[in-house]
Amino acid sequence: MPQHDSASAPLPDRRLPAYLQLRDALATRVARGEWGPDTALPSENQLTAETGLSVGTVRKAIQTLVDEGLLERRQGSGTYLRKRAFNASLFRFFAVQSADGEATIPSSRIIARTAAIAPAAVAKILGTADCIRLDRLRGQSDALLLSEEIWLPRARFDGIVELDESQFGPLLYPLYHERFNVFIASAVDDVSFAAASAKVAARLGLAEGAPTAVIERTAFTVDGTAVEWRIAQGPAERFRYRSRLS
Amino acid sequence: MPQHDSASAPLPDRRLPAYLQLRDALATRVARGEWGPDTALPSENQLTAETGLSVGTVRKAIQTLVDEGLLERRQGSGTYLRKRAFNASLFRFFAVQSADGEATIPSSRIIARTAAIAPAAVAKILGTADCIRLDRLRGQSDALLLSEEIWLPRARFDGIVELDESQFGPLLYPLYHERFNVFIASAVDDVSFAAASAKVAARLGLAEGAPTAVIERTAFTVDGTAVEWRIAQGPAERFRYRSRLS
DNA sequence: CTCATATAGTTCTATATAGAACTTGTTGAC
DNA sequence: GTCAACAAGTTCTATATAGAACTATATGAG
Repeated sequence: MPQHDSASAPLPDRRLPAYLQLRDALATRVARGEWGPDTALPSENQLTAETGLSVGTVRKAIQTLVDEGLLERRQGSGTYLRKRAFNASLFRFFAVQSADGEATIPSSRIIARTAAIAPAAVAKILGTADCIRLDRLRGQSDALLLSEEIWLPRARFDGIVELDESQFGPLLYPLYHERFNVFIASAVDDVSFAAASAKVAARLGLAEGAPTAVIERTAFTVDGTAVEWRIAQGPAERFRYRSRLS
Repeated sequence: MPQHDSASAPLPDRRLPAYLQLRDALATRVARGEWGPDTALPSENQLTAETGLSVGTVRKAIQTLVDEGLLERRQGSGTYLRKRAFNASLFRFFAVQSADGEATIPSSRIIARTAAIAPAAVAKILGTADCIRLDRLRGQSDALLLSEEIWLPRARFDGIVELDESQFGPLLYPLYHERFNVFIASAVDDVSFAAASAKVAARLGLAEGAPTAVIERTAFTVDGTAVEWRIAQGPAERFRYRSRLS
C-alpha cells in the first residue's frame, strides 16, 4: 500500500453523515500533528463557526473521537489529545518485584540503531522494506526482563539513528510524536510462547531453550497505517497479562 | 460482601444526572432478566412516556449502555441485549489446526460436577465459600486443548449439579442466562505461563512439567458482582492471544 | 403462492436553545 | 504577598422538534 505524504488531505466522503465527516477531518488534523499534547483543540463554539454545523453535531463528532480513545475532554477547560495509557503497558505485563510494589518503569537501554532491510513479513506490515532497526534491553542489570527488536519505516523516522542518546527516554511514543510528528493511536499485541534462541538467551542471561513469553506489537496512526512493528521477549515465569473483556 | 436478593431494587442516586439514573435503572432491569436475548427493550418513545424525560436524554442513557457493551441497537427494529462475543473467546486463544481454518468451537466435555468448599482465594472473589465446582475438558480426544476448573456460587446456581447433561452446550454463558437468570456482562482474564502439574499433564496428555498457558478468568454481572471464577490450562505451543489496545 | 406496495414503528441525523457545572485567569481588598 | 471575588470561556445536561433512514408486518394484485 503506497504511503501518501501528509500534505495530501483526503476528501471527506459526502455520503457520510456530517458528524462523521467532521470526525474524519479532525482525525487527520490530529494525525498531522496540528495540536501538541497540551494545547487545546478548537472549542465547540469555534468549530460550529468554522463548519456551520450546530453544536449538537459538533459535540457528536468529538464524542466519537473520545470513544475511540483519541481525544479527552476536560470540563471547563477544553478538548485535548489523550495521553496514551499503553505507553507503559508492554512493560506492565511483567511482574516487577520492586520492594515498594510500585509499577515503576525500569531503565531501558538502546543497544543498537541501524538502517536495515526489513524481513518480508515486517516489510509487508509497514509497507516498505526500507527501515530502521532498534534493539533495546529493559530491566535492571541483575534482572533483565525484556529484549526488544523494533522496526520503523525510514521515511517517517529519518534521523533517529543519528539522534543523541540523551533524547531517548524510557518510552518511545512521546519521542515519535515530538521529534517525528508520528502520533500512535492504537496497537495490536500478539502474545505467544517460545523457547529462547541462543541470541535472546544470551541477552537476557537465560539458558538457551528457556521458556519465554513473546509479544509482537504493531502500532498504528489515527488513519490506520502501521508505523511500528516490534517483537519483545522475556522470561515466561515473570510474565503476567491482564485483559478486560466486555 | 453480602448478596442481595434480586428483588431488592437499588434506589437511584438523585444527585446523579437523569440520564445516568435511567442508565442504572435499565442496567438493573437487564440484570434481573426482564428481557430475553431476542426480545426488544422498550422503545425510546415508550421510555420517554414512562420516565417523563425527553428523547435526547433517553437516547443518551441507552447509548451509554451500548458503549459499555451491554446493549445493541438495530435501526428500524429496536434495542436488544448484546450477544456476548467473548463466549468463545477463551477458546479462540488456542490456534486450532482445523483443515478449513475455521474458528470452530471444539467439543467440550464436563467430567465432574460437585458442590464443594471453594479455596480461600476463590471464596473471596465470589463472596462465598459455598460453591459448585465444574471440571471440563475441551478439544478432540486426540488433541486436548484445555483443562478447565470452574467455580460458581451455589446460591445462584443451585440445581446445576443435577441438571441433565444434554442441557450443557459447548458454551456456558447462554446456559447461565436461560436457566439461572445470570447474565454475564464483563470479564477479566489473567494470562500467565506455568509448568503442568501431574494432574493437568495427565488430563491433557502432556508430560509433567511441560509448559502450559494459564488463563484465570473472573466473570461479572452488570452490577459488578463476580459470579464465576475459572482457571483454564493448555499446551503453551498452541497458545496465541491477540489484544487490541487503544 | 409470489411479489410489490403501503404502513406503522423504530432508530438515526440535525438543528436550536437554555442554563448548570467547572476551569482558568484577572482584579481588587486587605 | 495572600486570599476572595469576579468574569470569561469551556464542557455538560436537558429539552423540544423535524425529518430521514431503516425494519417488519400487513395488505392486495396477479
